[in-house]
Amino acid sequence: MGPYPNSCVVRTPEGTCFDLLSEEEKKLLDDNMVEVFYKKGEIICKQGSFASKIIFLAEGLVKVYLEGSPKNLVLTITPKNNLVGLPSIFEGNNTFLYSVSPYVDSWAKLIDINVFKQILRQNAKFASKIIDILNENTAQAYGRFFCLTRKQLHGRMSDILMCLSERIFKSLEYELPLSRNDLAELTGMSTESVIRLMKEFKDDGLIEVSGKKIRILDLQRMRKISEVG
Amino acid sequence: MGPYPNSCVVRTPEGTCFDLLSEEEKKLLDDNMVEVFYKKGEIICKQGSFASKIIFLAEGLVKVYLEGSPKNLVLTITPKNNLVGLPSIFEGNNTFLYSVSPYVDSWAKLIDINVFKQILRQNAKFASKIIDILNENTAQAYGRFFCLTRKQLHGRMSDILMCLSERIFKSLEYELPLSRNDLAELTGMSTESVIRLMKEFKDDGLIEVSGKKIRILDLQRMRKISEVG
DNA sequence: TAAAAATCTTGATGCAGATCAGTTTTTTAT
DNA sequence: ATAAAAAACTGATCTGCATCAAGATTTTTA
Repeated sequence: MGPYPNSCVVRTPEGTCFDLLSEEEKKLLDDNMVEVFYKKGEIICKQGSFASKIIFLAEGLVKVYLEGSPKNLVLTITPKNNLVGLPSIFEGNNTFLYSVSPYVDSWAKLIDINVFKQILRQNAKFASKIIDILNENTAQAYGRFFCLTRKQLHGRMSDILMCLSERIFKSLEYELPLSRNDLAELTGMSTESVIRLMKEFKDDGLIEVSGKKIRILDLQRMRKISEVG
Repeated sequence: MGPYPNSCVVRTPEGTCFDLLSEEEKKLLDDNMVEVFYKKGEIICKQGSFASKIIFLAEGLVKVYLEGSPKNLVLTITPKNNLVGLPSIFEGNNTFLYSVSPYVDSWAKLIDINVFKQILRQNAKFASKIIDILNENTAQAYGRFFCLTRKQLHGRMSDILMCLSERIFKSLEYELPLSRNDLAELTGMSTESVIRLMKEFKDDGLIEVSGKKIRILDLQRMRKISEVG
C-alpha cells in the first residue's frame, strides 16, 4: 500500500500562531472576536453560507464535512486549540466550503474574516505560519484521500481506530463520543459495515469493545491491516 | 448530488503572484532558479524524496499524483503558468507529498525552497497571495474528494470530460494527450471501465470520439449526469 | 416508569464495477 | 517495410460492499 504517514483524519493543534502577532494586532483580533457555545449536533457553520468568520475552537471536538445525501463526507476531525475554516478565505470565494458541527459540547471563538485577512496582509511571519498550517492540513487531506479511494473496509477501519487513539485520546483505550453512524461517515462505509468490522476486529482479538469504550489490543496487527489496505 | 462547483481536477493559472515582489526579491528569485526541460513520462519530482525546490511550470501539462500500486491517484492536473509543490513546504516536513510527471513535453522553473520561504517570511502581500492560491487548491481538492468517493462511474467520467473541455482546452472539441489508462487513474476506475463508458457516452450521443479527438455534443445532459452522480 | 425514539445488530439479497483472459488496433523500433 | 511492443477494446466472471428488512438494545422524553 505504500508509506502514507497521514491517512489520519485528525488535525493536530497548531499551538502558537497567535504569538507572532504584535500587541496591537492581538487587540484588534480581540476586539473583533466573539466567543460562542455550541451544543453537540448543532451547526457551527454551514457549507455554502456566507463565510464572515474564522473559527478558533477553544474547547471541544468538531467534524468538518461536506454535505451529501444520503451521507456526509467527513474531511477532518478537529480537536480544541485549532483553527477551522481557513481554506474558505481565498479571494473570489466568500462561502464556506464545508459544514462544521461539534461531536460534543464546544466553545468557539469567531474572528471577523476581514480583520483576519488584514492581519495576514501586514504580518508576513504570521502569514507564513498560516501557510504552514494550511499545508499540513493539505498533507493530511491527501493521505485521507488516498485512504478513502484506495483502501478497502478493513484498512479504513483500522486507520480510524488507530488515528483516534494516537491523535485525539493519546491512549490505547478511549471512550468514543461518536456513534456507529458517525464512524460510517468518517470511513466512507455503511453503518452496517462499521458494525460488522468492529465485531470482526473484536473476535480476532485486535480490539476490545464494551459499549462506547474501545481498547486497542494488537497495534502491530492493526498497522499491518492498515498497510495492506 | 448537491452543488459542488469544483469536482474538477484542473488548477487554474494563478497569474501574477510574482508581481507582488520587489525588484530585489525578483532578482533573488532569479538567481536561485534553474529552468529544466522534461520529456513526457519523466518524473519532475518524486513522492517521498527531499523537497528542495518549488516548481513553476512555464510550459506544458503535468499530473500531480500519489503513488499507489497497482494504480496511482491523480490529485490534480496542472497546466502552464502554475506553481506546483507548494503544499510540500510546511515546517517539519521536507519531502514531497506527491509525485509530478508531465503528460507532454514541459518546461519547469525550479526555485530554491529556502529562498522561497525567506521571501514568504518577509513579504506579507506575497504570502497572502500564496494563501489564496493554496486555498483555491484545497477547495478543488475537496470537490474532487467528494467526486471520487461519492459519485459513481458515470458521474466521474462526465466530470472529467467536461473539466478538460472547460479548464484546459477551452473548447468543446479537443485532442487528448492522455491515454485511457491516464483517464483511469484520473477518475479512479479501471481502464476497462473508462473504455466501456466512453463507448456508452458515444453511443448515447453525448460525445463524439475519433482517435485522440473528443468532442462534447450534449453538454446539458453531461451536466445532468455529473449532478446525479 | 412507561412509551417512544434512536441507535445498534444480524442475516439475506443484489449489483456496480473490478478482474481476468483474450483479440484487435495503433504506435514504436529496426 | 516489417516486426515487436504498447495501447485499445470486448465479453465472461467474480466479489466487496451497499442495501434491505427485521429485530434487539439503549437512550430520551413525557
